Amino acid sequence: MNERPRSRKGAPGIVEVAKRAGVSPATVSRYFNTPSVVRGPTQKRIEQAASDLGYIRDRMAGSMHNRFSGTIGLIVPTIDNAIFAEMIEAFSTRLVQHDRTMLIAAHGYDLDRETAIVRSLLERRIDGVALVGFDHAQVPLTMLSQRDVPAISIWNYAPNALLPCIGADNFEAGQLVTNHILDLGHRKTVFLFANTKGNDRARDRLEGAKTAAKSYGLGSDEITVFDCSYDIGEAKQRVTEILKQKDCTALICGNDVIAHGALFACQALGLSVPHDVSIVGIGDFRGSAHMEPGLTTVRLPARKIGTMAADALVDMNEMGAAAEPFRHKVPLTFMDRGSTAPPNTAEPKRHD
Amino acid sequence: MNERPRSRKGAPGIVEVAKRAGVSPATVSRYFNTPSVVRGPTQKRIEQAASDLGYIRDRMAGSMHNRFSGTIGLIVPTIDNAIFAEMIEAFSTRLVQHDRTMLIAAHGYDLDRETAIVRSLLERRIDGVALVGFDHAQVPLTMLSQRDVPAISIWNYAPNALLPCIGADNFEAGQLVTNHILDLGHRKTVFLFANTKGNDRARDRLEGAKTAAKSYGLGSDEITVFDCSYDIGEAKQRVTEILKQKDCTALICGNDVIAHGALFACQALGLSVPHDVSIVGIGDFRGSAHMEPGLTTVRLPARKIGTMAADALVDMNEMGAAAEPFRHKVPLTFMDRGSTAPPNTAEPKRHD
DNA sequence: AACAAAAATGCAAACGTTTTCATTTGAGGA
DNA sequence: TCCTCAAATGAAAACGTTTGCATTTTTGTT
Repeated sequence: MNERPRSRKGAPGIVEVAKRAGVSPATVSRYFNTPSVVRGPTQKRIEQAASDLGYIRDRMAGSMHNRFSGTIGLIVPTIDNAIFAEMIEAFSTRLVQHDRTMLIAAHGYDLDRETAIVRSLLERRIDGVALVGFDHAQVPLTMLSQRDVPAISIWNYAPNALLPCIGADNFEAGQLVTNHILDLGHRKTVFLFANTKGNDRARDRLEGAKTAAKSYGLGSDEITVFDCSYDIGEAKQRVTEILKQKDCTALICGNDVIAHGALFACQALGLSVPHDVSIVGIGDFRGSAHMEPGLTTVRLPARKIGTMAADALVDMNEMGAAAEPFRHKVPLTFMDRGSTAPPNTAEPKRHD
Repeated sequence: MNERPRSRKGAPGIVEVAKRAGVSPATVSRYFNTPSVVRGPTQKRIEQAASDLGYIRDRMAGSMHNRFSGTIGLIVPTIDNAIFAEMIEAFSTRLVQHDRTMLIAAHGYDLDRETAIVRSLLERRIDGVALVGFDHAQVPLTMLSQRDVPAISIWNYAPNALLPCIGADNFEAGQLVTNHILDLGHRKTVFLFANTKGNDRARDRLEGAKTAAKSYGLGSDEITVFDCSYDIGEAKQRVTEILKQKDCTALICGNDVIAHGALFACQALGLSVPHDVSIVGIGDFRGSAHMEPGLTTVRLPARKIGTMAADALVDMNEMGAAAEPFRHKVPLTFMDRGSTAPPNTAEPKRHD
């Protein structure tokens, strides 16, 4: 009984609406794009017909003419990550406010996968894309610029960045926390950073930290850096080993996740933070403020970055070539909380 | 004078590729869709031409015929949330493996916004959509089914669910943790749950917890439930107040975030966990295992849910009406860690 | 070598909109 | 009322693919 219309499904198109409203398809199209150009009574009839039929416009068909698809891409190393989740949420929310939708994909710090993703997004005709960080292969960048698809770097800031960027100065972040620790008088410190390969954030932070350390007169041989993956459990494990072998009073962590792990490691070893060991992180993730003790860290305004990025991309679409190139540096805030203190003059407790 | 080009700058289309390869556009199209139907030498030429020109196919134009767009939607209450982030990542990753992309949006527990989002996704011709939970307005569900767009519920399981579902039994989760606490001998317990309005997960868990409590003979008046938002800081604050006023030996938390806050509150008050207070959560988020003490909780296999959901949706596309309806219940694992112990017989320390 | 069957390719008509250009309608001035 | 001009609408040609059908090429058989 359910006769199959020649159109694939029962979904009514613009022409059915037009028929029912007694106008031409062109007018219906205009009504949805620029309501003001159709007369009041006509509007009413179209509106009525559309809602009777449950019409939903097909933006894909529309984008074949429009140049714009209303979809904007976001490429992140990983979604499952407290740092980025806040930014992603803000980005997405702002996009919805601009009547755009977000296409997101994660590459897991693999530049080849990133290239594949960019291609895939381009196949879907994205109107713009935000890429996390500065480390990118040349190919995807070329594909984007050839097609005039606006692309921006987010999360990082650099005055000479290739793409327009919105982000924080990670070098400065590294300096900030290191200065704090050294100002407190610590000299026996350990640096724990994520693998810097294909991760320019970690690299810049570490550079900043090293630079700060050197400016305090520490020799290269006094700066001990450990690699540590982005995982609380592994960080905890790592720090536990380090603390057993090495005599140190402060842990400078490349990000808050590592710092969380470090804090738990200390607690497990019965070391008091900050009495026996001071810990700093970078990021100020959800939760860092409320741990016991609160984590001293540097706040990266993740939501702000996401919101600004969404605005910027939409703006670049609307302005076209007239959009000014930009490089926005978002401010870092040092959050001095309970996990740092001057070094304990007495010997730290041993834990054997 | 500011003429915007209507088509993408210089972007070569299938016909340019065809011309260069000396074949018809139809053959090029076939090459990209079903390489096996074009002969070896022809393949080579097309491949060459495409790469010379930097051709990127326009899947939007393709989807006008295809019925499928290769895009699948995921609608979550919020992205910025440890629980969902893992699932989202897994969902997205699996989709990429199926050569699909993910369109994601968050509604912030607002059903009207969810409706708007479904409409917006439908305008983009999604091939299917996964919705978190069972609480949905009727309108979006109707829109989806009218258009034969597969929709599934994820995260929750119920034997009589309206949509096919993949998820855990939250009632059972609530029971599990409550039983554990009561088995240990606790009777002075407090329940801390997220607001159950528009959040069927929280509702089911709380029901499960209450049911378990009653089966241990606790009267309704002995079951104290506090509302607590999904935020470490607020939970910490809340628990601090509660612990000051109420005499209790165990905190049953509706999710791990609340449990984290509770743990920090205890630490701040100088109460020992689990010696003075036992704490359980639900979820087993990243990090819960590595805190000090490790959090006793129930593991929800978030990644598994994400992966299964992606598979299911793709399958429903490929099978069409032939796909069997399903209701998958993913297993819960009770994780017994350090945050729970039998109640301390001595009076808990006071903290004034 | 010739022929039938199968495989590969080409042609042209969709797909559901937007948009240009032409036409009709309506408003305002005489 | 008639006429002019602007505003509203309609007709039809795109947009970049896919696909049914027709045609050509290849392959396998005798």
